[in-house]
Amino acid sequence: MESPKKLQDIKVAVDAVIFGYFDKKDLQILLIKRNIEPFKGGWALPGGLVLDDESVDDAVKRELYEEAGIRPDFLEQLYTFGNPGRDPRNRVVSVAYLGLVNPSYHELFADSDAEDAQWFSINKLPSLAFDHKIIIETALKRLRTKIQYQPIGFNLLNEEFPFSDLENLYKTIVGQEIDRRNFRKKIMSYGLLNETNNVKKEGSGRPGKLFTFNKEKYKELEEQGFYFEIK
Amino acid sequence: MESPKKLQDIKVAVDAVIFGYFDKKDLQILLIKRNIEPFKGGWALPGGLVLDDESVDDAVKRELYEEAGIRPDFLEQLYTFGNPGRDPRNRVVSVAYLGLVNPSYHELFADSDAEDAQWFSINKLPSLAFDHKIIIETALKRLRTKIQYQPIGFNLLNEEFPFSDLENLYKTIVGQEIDRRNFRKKIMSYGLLNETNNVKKEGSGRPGKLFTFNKEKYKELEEQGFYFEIK
DNA sequence: TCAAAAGTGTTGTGCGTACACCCATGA
DNA sequence: TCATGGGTGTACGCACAACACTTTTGA
Repeated sequence: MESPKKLQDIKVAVDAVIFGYFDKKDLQILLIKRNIEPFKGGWALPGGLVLDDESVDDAVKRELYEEAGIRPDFLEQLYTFGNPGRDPRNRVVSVAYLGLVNPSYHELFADSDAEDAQWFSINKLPSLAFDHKIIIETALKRLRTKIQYQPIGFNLLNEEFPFSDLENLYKTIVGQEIDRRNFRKKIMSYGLLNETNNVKKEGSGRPGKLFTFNKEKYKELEEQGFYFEIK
Repeated sequence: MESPKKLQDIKVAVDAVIFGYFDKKDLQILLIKRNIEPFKGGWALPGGLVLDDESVDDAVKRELYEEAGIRPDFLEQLYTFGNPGRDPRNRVVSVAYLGLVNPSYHELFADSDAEDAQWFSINKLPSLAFDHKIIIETALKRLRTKIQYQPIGFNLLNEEFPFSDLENLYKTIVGQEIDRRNFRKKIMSYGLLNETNNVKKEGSGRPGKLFTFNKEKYKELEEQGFYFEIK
């Protein structure tokens, strides 16, 4: 390992695919508008070069906060993209992350490197800088798989939420109908939800009870090697 | 992404955790003995710096071939380790890979960067350079999880193998007893094995039929979204 | 004929799936 | 009273788990 035969000229960057979910809408992805070259004026994933004295994990968190004012509720490494030619200027190896936030708790803003930060529906993405399209596809695939056996989806919901929000979220992410009764039975059987005494007020129809996610219970189940299959 | 505020001084490396399985033995990992500083004389994972004009995937393959004469049957990206302080000299971000080989088809040799290349039982590992212990633990965890739902284990076996080899392999990797009858029924029900007319000659006891792995069938099942649960 | 490993079936049960109607609320 | 969304039970079938004896071979 690391025999410096000749000088290496590769930069290390991070990129983040941040998913957000707005009630009753498509799944959204956070993009920033670049105001520097290359791809100036184009949309791209938030990210940037890793600093010499920070860990890769810290780099993503810093960039997300700097570029969009966001601190994700869930963030994990996705994959490292390192082909030559990804970036038209230098060779850049980028460590991509997958993150989830509840957009209603995060107001977007843009800093100096980015003119603008915005949510885009995954079904209406603009054309993207670098190989960011491929990164997003990878992230979506991972999210769809992962949400079926780990209840990470709760990170996308409000602190208190009606059961139907969870239902819609799953429908949105996996992109297919689910059986409401069976889904509810399954989730409930794990004891992952705490019932509150509150009910949803907005909207028409019968108000739904609000629930909170039981993190302690989840950790307990997770340690026992817990498999959470949907549908 | 990639705003060069100041000059970054980070190197990009690859490291590989290569598992090998010898009939009736523990699971093994390939290590090389370093003959350059730092950790000269110590054991480490095969790997090295990525060249400017090669992809990260190509870099691992090259290093594995150079350092140990091995071309793995299965190789996938594992995780990227990038904390400052991993390497005592420079900041190095390392993209780790997980690979499988059948050791009986690969003769090890050592090149100039490495005095020696050897298989070590995962239960008797020497002390290791850098953070390679953590990388190995990550790889083991992934292998144990992955082998339960993707039939990657076949890469560790001979072209033709008796059913008992597969049984032992699974027992070795997941580290627990499995029900022979149920395991066989399950594997057979997927039609992943082709029966040959040969039988195992060596050893005592009743000779076992030899099988080959049906790759075409596997690909077919994989496309249908196939889940392969053991035990 | 003994030791060693290969090969093989049945039964119970728990879990996932399919499926449709009533309830509470606001307009 | 109507429209809207929330809340709930049952029956069936299948797939998994538990379990032990017979067969083949070489020594």
